[in-house]
Amino acid sequence: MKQIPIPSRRRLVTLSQILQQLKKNGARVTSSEISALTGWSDATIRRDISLLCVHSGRSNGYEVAALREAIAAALDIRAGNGGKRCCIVGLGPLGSSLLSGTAFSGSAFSLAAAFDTSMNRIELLDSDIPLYLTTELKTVIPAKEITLAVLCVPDQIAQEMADRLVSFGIRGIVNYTNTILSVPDGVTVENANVVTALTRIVGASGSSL
Amino acid sequence: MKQIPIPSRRRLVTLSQILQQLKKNGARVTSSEISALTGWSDATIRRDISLLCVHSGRSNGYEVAALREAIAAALDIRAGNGGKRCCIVGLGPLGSSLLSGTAFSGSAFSLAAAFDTSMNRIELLDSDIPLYLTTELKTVIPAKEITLAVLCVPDQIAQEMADRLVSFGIRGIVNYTNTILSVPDGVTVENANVVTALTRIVGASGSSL
DNA sequence: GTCTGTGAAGAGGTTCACAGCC
DNA sequence: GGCTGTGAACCTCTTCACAGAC
Repeated sequence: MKQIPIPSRRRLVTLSQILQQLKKNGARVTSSEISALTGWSDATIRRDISLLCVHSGRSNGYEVAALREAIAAALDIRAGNGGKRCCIVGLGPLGSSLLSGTAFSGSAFSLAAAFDTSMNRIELLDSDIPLYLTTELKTVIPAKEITLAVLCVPDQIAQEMADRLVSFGIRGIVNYTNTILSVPDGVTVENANVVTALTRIVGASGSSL
Repeated sequence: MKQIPIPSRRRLVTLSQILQQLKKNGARVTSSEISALTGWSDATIRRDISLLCVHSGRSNGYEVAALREAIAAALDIRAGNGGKRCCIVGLGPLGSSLLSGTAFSGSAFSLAAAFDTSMNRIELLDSDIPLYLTTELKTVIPAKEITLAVLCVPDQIAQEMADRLVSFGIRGIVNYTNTILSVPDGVTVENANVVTALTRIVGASGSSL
């Protein structure tokens, strides 16, 4: 398959989400409409979409549902099969807030397990998701073919836990801790904690907010 | 001041965090050590640092503390004055998990207020941070000179709430909802919810995790 | 010798501008 | 008229490679 540049991939991910929340599912959407919504130039949007090799939109805008499907197919983020399996590691207030609620519903991911070091905490939580002690990471991750983890442990043990996760087969980590993780090639980390997000906002914009 | 490219800014933000967690505070660090930790090329690291115009590291590596200070100064993310003021909007499980705990401690940001629509919820929460009804956004945000918000409300009201926040003076939003927000020029959004983060991992890497 | 700092070359992404289609 | 798709130009960021500092 054609190689899609990473900036384009990221925009397409966002675009896919935007198309989902556009309530006009039967209708069509044009590159300039998307441009108004996102701030990206219309040329960039057309280029991104053309990389998908669908050509469904000649002179008439893109059909919303078809475009969404094409993006999902190209980026391998279709919701089929219950989606890619992931797990939560660390069930403090933040971790357990992702257990309940609708954090994963309707997405291309399914929550297959959650882990904590404390049996106490596990017994207190009431959840549809199976909960385990972290001692069971080694068996549960391969058994359930989990490849993605959401890390919500205390900062001090974040690197150590990341190392363990990687050694058991995890290939992608959403990092909600304040620790910058060091991982081998082939493993992807996405930092999503508040301070990092805030710092990116301030650091990215010309500053002085 | 010289213009620092956005990719460099983002790396410098991360680098600053890495330097903080390097326990050798008096010591020096070289570009190749940083390269090993991050995976970025040593040339890129030297170029990034040279954009700061400090030149403190001729032939001997960089002094850790000085480098950290230089990055913080250039990106305007120094912790001084208690840091930039931000607020949490929406005190469900996720929002309230950021209230307690150490989410902001030691960062360049301070939590100046938190908001929810439900007086019930506000009264139940025990927090050092002042809590308000969202009807008070209009007065509290300008009064406390808050420029950053962490959005944790239900998806359905996220856009509407973002519009209100922007109109009251918020210039940066950390978005923990699953809604892609549309904001005017000059306002920065950083999406940090689980599904977006997971999708980025899958979409960014060559796929098939 | 080791390391930084930086012109110059190279790679990668974005935008322009227009042909082609409806 | 309005819209997509795309070669070509443009621009931005990265890497090379080496002079200069220690």
